[in-house]
Amino acid sequence: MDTQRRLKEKKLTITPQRKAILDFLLSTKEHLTAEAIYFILKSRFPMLSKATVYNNLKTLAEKGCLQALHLGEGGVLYDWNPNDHPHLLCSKCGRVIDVKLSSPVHILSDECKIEKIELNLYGICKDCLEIIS
Amino acid sequence: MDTQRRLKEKKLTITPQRKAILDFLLSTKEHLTAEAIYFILKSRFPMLSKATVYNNLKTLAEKGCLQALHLGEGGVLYDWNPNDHPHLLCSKCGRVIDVKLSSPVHILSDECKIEKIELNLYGICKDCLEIIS
DNA sequence: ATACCTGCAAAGGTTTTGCACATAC
DNA sequence: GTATGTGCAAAACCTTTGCAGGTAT
Repeated sequence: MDTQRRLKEKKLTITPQRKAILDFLLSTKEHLTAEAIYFILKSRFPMLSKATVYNNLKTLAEKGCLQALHLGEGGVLYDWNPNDHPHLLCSKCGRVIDVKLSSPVHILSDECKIEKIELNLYGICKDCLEIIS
Repeated sequence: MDTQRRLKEKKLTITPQRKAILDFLLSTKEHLTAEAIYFILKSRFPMLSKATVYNNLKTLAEKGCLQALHLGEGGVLYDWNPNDHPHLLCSKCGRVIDVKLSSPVHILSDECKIEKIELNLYGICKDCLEIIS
């Protein structure tokens, strides 16, 4: 029942659609477009509307229940994890995955006030590197 | 004549439209959408087509003559500088500007091969901070 | 009771495409 | 001379909005 808590904490009303969206993202942990999320959930909840998916993902991201990612040309992706962390877009398999960096990064600037950091890497993921070698 | 060299180096044919787009971006150094670039250039070259601007910006970014930025909801922005460098999207004025970090960042991962690094910051820019205080 | 959410379809905005003509090399 | 680029309009795509009815608290 983690999803219920997430929603309550942010003072969002709990609806079956919202729960379904959050539950699904929490369970897959993949980074997906609104379209993909809609397509998959539609098969489980045939009544589900595309607009509801789009609107909820936007709301959930704005309230910090999840995170919107902007990397590459593929449109917005949604990530169950609302906290800043690096992502890699693999040019071989096209997936967006979480990456662990060898050492923590400290980003500071005296020119501006930083509220959020998006670190997008482009390259080749572990799995694809192993296939090549 | 720097634009000519940029195009030749990447083996792109030189057309007046391409030169105009590159010249303009080099001169303003701002980060603009295809739409904004089209709007401004249209006043100088009334024959210019919107599709030509979109197609050329895409080609030029792919070949590394300039850089496409993906941050925030505002669609793709183009940057005359094709090299990786941090950007800030200011939540007050809405501009995307270059930022200088207090110390250089070293990003390394043994999980993947990194080819390009996009560092997008969200917060408040210098100018807006001064206005507030 | 009321504020908020849903589904649907339509609208809105952005980017790409097809094609005939023109241009660069 | 050939491959590539251009302008135009249409198409494709993605996301938001308006509205009438329904649901959560």
